[in-house]
Amino acid sequence: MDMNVYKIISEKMATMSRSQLKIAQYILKNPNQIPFLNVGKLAKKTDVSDATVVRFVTYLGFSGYPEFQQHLQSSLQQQLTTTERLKMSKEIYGEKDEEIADILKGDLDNIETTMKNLDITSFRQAVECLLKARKAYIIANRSAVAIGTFLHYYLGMILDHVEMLDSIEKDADRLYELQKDDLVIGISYSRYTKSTVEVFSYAKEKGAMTVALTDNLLSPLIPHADVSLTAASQMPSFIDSFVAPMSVINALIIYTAKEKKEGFEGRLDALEEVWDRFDVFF
Amino acid sequence: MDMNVYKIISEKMATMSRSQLKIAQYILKNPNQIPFLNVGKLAKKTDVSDATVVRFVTYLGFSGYPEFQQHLQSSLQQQLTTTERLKMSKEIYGEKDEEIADILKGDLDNIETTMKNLDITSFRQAVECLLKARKAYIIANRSAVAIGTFLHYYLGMILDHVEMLDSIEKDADRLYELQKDDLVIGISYSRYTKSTVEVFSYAKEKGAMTVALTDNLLSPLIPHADVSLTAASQMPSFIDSFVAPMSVINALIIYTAKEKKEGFEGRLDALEEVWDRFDVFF
DNA sequence: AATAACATGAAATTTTTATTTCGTGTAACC
DNA sequence: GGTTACACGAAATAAAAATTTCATGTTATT
Repeated sequence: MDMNVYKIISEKMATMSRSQLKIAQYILKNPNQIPFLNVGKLAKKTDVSDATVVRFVTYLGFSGYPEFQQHLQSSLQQQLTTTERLKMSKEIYGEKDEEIADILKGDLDNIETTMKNLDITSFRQAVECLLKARKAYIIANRSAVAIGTFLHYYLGMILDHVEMLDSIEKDADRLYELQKDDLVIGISYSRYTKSTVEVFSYAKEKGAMTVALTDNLLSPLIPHADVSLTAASQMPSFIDSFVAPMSVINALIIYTAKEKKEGFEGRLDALEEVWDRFDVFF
Repeated sequence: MDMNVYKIISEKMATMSRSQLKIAQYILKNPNQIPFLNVGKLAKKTDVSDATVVRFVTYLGFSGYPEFQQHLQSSLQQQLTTTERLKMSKEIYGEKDEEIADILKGDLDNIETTMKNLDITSFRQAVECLLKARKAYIIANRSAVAIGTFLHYYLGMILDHVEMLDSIEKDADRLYELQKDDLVIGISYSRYTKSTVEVFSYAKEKGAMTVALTDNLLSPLIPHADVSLTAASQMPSFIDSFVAPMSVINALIIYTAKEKKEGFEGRLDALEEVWDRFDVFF
């Protein structure tokens, strides 16, 4: 039974009584609020009696309020999970090529999911930590090295003293220098690399600030993180997608640059000169 | 009272009992489902008793299940309005949060654009080249090193002889060995790095096959490319977004692995053994 | 192995929520 | 103006959901 409640309501509005109209209008104006309201609350909001609300939903064709609410809730969940799966897919790509499109679509979903779950407060805190840290270390291993490198590259333009640690052996001595006002950014994704987790937790022990970028709150980095950022990485294959984390990193870099303001333009100009001097660009 | 329920849960997970852990994990894995579940439903889903669920939420610090649910529901509503905002785009809402969201939104657009413009035939050719090449070299510089590294990491799992060149000085001698049945993958984005272009064109001169991954068909890589893949990278800032190229690389890796078929499973198994032997994962 | 401390589920109880009943008020129709 | 039909809310009732109790099982400790 795939009926759209809101559509039903608007169609039946023509034949509604005064109180029913009040309810109908309220529902259509606040669609995202209704799934969470019970009879009493909705009655109060629309200034009618409980009885009228119940009569209203049976009038719409539901067996009772719970069934009505169920419908609203599931359609809201639908809205939450299905990215409005783009019309393209089958039109543009043939059967066989769909796989390719599916991968890109999967990444669209990853970004959307990430957008929905991104905790703005944590994000802000992460930026703040970056700005006030004496030194910032980025820890990433294996495939995550790629996005770690990217973060390192651009943060290095904005701030002094950003370093990348991608192997304990090589970087053990630098770890030793960790101080309380240092920041450690750990990046690790499912099949979490052991050494990343260990270094990260060591950093926390030593009293450094820790920011985790990982796939979800069950990640082993989380318990050691002062600030946690999650970005989805699901792929229907053997690899993890770093698309969404990469996007979050974009945001981190840009936001940090903006907050830094003074000084950053100067740095860019200086860089520009160097690039020019060494004829870097085509 | 701006507490993040999910964060609270993940923080308290360390000290939870077996059943409580079951509940916590279920919640963290299905965050968008919980706001709609009542005690009984959640109990059933997590296969514990109602009583345990109630104890769980009071343990988290709520006065009871309704309060807990209330919190989840309102934070879900928050999410809804946040994404709503994004869809509306330029509304003058929370000026600063908007910026963060705009960046992710920009990346969504990048992927969409890329999907629309991706040439499937070229994509196939690229995979074919990879499979039949004697050796494959990946050339990337500066920020593009990040995605080059990623490509290198996974291609190395699938194929022998994939190498990464990220500085002429270091890798000049290897270039000298280039043969006709070698493949060179060049990755370069606007403000194209000169050396990438030069090495790429040199490779072409030497008769190697060339695949370019770049932002558009005006890129200086294109004239030297046998196969060109384009992926959008626009950002409203000083950095290039590598999100869409990254997604194309995901597709490239997965597709290549699929085409390779025989042998690849074996390789994965072997890798698995090595990882196990060295206790790589958490 | 005995004990203590704790965690758990089934069932009882309490609280909240949904539904029905019933009397009153209002508007349409004769 | 009287009658009828309908809508409505307050209160009663029914149903469902949340919470507590209690007996039992489990785990850690001595």
